[in-house]
Amino acid sequence: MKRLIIVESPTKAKTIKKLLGDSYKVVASFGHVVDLPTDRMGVDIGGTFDPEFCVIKGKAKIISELKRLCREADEVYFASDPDREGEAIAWHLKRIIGLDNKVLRITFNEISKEAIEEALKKPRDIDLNLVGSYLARRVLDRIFGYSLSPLLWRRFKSGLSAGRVQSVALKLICDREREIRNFKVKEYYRVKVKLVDELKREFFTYVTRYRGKKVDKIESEELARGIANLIKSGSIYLFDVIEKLKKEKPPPPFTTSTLQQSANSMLGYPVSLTMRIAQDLYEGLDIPGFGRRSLITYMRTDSTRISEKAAKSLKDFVRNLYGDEYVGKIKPRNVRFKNVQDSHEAIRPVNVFLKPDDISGRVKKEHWKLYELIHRRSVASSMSEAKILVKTFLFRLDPFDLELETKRQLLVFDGFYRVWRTQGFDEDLSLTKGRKVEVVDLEVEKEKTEPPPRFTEASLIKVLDEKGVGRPSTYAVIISTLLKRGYVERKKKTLVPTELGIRVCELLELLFPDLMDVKFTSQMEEGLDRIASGESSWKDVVKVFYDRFEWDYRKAMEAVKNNDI
DNA sequence: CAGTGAGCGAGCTTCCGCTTGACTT
Repeated sequence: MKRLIIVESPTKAKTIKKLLGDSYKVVASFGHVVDLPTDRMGVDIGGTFDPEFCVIKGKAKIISELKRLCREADEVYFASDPDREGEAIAWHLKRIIGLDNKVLRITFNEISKEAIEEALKKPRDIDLNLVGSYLARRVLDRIFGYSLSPLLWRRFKSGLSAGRVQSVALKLICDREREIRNFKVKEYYRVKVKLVDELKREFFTYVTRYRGKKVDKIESEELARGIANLIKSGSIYLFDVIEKLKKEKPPPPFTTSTLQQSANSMLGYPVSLTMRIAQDLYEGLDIPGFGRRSLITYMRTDSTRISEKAAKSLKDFVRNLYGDEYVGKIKPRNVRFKNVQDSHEAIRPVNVFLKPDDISGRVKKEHWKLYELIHRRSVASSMSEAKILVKTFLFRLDPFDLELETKRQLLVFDGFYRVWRTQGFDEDLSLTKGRKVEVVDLEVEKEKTEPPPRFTEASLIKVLDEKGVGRPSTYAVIISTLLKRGYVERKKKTLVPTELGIRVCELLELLFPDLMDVKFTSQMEEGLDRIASGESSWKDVVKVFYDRFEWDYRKAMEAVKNNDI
């Protein structure tokens, strides 16, 4: 009995092969093998909406090889990812290979011997509802992209592009730029007082209230100076100390988006570099003394889930290194329940016990740094909560009705902060309630309100991820598209819209306000969910969205042709 | 007669999402 398993990725194939031994042949399709044609719409717009699928350039060889292997096999299992695109890949393969009788679909959320064997026991048919949701997604993206882009060629210049994802990303950047440009800088004053505690340590406080009113940001310089003068003629005493115990939860393990964010802000890696290195770590490196090793799990994921086995290893690791009290109490509660398609685990080390120190100097510095980051984050995610005591010291000024305040964040128990420190903490102050405090220095500070910051690659991806726009495999591509089209430029670490970017964005906002709203994708996702659950047919959903679009589009094309806009 | 230049027409660009190598810089 010859049995064949087809998956998307050659690395996944290799792993499964190792787990199952010789009884199965495991091969990869290298992602999608068919898609809409690139040189034309390829969709029967306004009619049946039937898509025209073609073999993707360069994939013909893979297909013929798969066909050959399928012919030789008695049973064929499609084991692509358990999500929308995975189901679509299986569906396309089945159609193109054309061997209906012996084709079976299996899915598993974890690449382990048990999970795969379990899946092999209960193969199912291809889920046509899920495939329908893919078809709707694919067709709508094509219609929007291949209609809007030519509009821009006509209005601006050849080669430009627009689409559901990239145009929303562009709008986020342009909106922020507008906010910055329209920002009215406000000046204000603060009265800053340097005091000394009972151990002669200096610290700052700010005046917060005067005659029952908040005065932490004072508009008039005179008032600020007046308050400062009061302090000169009065005496400050500690009125009260308010204590609040705060528990800080550890961060979840990395997803693609959070890895890109952390690597960008902490290591300074552009998103594209992070993905290239992560791919290397995933596929495996030759490490002197260790042989060829895959260091991390799959790097394109939006799940924070971790396999039970890995979770146990992480806890053992923490217990060995830091002791029981550092082990996280709760099970992985960091799972996000939105439209998580949850086909892959979070990004974590394959083996936590392979410490970054062990491979230091044996892999490239860039690779080492990213592995260290992933390792540390995974360890932190399974550690205990930190406990922070927030102490608010309230001072008063005798004999005036004036209040000063200073806050101290004291680390009571570091917990996960032991390995994942994102903020600093303070030392306690030695002060006694009711006792007078000596003033060392007094200052009226002039401050300015700051406009919001420009997006960095990291902060843009954070927003896109939160809004559900784009997928892990496309975050990096979105940014490079905006750069390639000349819509956006890199300045230092930030993304700044160009004149062209702003004009394109304004035109699209004017003509297609629906599409340019970040809510559009989530509305579309709702429609896709209805298809997946069998409530709607994919063509009905496409029709609804298309009709909405078509009306705007006709008007828009007319206006652009007549040079009205 | 050969070279130049204006003017015209044809052909191309483009989406999002899944995956690696095979290219060049």
